[in-house]
This record gives sequence, C-alpha cells and structure tokens, in this order.
Amino acid sequence: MRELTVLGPVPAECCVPLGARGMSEADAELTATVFKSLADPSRVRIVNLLVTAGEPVCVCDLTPQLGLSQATVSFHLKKLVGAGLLEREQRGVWAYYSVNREALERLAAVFRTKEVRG
Amino acid sequence: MRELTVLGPVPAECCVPLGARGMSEADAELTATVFKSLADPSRVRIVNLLVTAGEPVCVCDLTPQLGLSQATVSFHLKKLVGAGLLEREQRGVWAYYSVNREALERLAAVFRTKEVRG
DNA sequence: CCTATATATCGACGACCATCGATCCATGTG
DNA sequence: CACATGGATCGATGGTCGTCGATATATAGG
Repeated sequence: MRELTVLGPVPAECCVPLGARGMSEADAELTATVFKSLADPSRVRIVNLLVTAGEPVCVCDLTPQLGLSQATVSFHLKKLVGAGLLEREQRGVWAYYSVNREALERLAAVFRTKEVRG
Repeated sequence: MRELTVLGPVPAECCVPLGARGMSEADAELTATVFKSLADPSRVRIVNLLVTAGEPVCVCDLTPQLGLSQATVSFHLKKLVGAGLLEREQRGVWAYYSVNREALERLAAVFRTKEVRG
C-alpha cells in the first residue's frame, strides 16, 4: 500500500504511544511500518552497527560485515531510511549512513505507558 | 526457524539494546522476532486496546472491535504471547489477554542509546 | 570521453505471512 | 450424556518479503 519511496511525512516522525487512547487505524498502520523496518535480523544488525560506530558509516564498510550482497544491503538501508531510522549522506562516490537518534528516542517513548494521560 | 510455540525463554525477556557492543547474530534474530510481533497494524491495535483497557480482555470482546475473523484474532494473539508481549489467562470457557508491562518497559530500554556503556 | 568504482534499481524466485472457513477441543449447562 | 459455546488449530490461498545476479546510474580520474 504505502511505498517507502514516498517523500512526505516519514513514519518514525510519528508513532503515537501504544497506550494512546485515540489511536486510529492509520496510526496503527504507521506504527506497524516502523516496527516492520526492525523486523529483520540484518536490519537490526545494521542499526546496531551504526549506533555503536557513533559516526556515519560507508556502505562499502557495512556490506562485508553483514555477509550479504551489495544489492540486499542497499535494499535494507532503503527500508530503514524510509522508516526514518537512518539518514543518508553522499560523500563523493560513497554513501554514508547514520542513525537518527531522535527517531530512536521517539520509539522508546512509544513503549512508555506510565505517564500516558491521553 | 524458531517456532512461537516454544515454551522456553521468550523473546521479549531478552532484547539487548540497539546500542549494545557485543550484539550477536542470535541477539539480532531474537530482537527481530519481537519487532516482527508488532509489525502488523492489527497486532498494534490489539496491544493498544489491551493497554488502554487496563485490565484483561476477553477474546470475545476483542474480535468484534478488530473486524477480523475469530481464527485470525487467535493467530495474532498467539504471536504476541509468543513474543512475550501478552499474557493469557483462562476463565472458564473464556480466554482473557493482557499486556505484559515489564516487557513493554524492556522494549523501551532497547531504544535508549544514551546511557549505554557496554 | 573512456574507464573504474560505488550504489541503486530491476526481475525473478523461494519462503514466509495474514486471512478465512472448516474443524477440533475444551468447558460449562440442561 | 448430549449439546451449545468459546477458542485454538488446520489447510488453502493470495500477497508480501528477503535474497541474489544483472543492469543502470553516478562520480571521479586519466
């Protein structure tokens, strides 16, 4: 349905808490999209590698660590960017990816149910 | 690979932070399993309904709100229980489901990268 | 411009997933 | 015990996903 190439509002910018009272069907769909981006071991590893790196990492450094083809790594990176978890930066011929820390914090907030009063 | 009917250690009991340094392939797989359980709009709605309910809810009350067949709801509930996010309680003929608050808190911690010093 | 290198995209394929109707298995009731 | 009802499981089906090799696109250097 929703394509990841869409340039509009990115999923991870949203994500109403799981304990929110007025959660709509659209909210649920957007939330599911973000979690879908982390529902694969390779993508979890990618995020982990980028968080621990602490700085943007080149695709050419990422690919060998993952043991996947370049095409597949590119596929996963696109999904993570589409979900708003990663950011892409072009440096000459190389593409550098890094995690969007804000997005991770927002995701943490999705699971906090104690202070939800909405 | 891993079946959700396994009774051993449940995915959501685990889940190393995304910023952990020694994340293994197995860690990534377990983490992905948990997020997979939330990678569907219906399951997000189920969790939302149970969190806002604040008390165990009967499948018979859940099914009409979701607009899905009873078989499909049962399928989703099993996945969420298997991931450790939900708990099941039998009351006579009825099955009551509730969220595992501890699991949600652990999941929130997975996204916290600031205080990670591992 | 021609070549080399880094990524992205395409097309194909096998595996997995969400969904349903039908069926099975409990548990409670007359 | 027979029957009704709630819920789990089964089998089938259409759709999506992860993967790769091949190809396209872009940048840089001679």
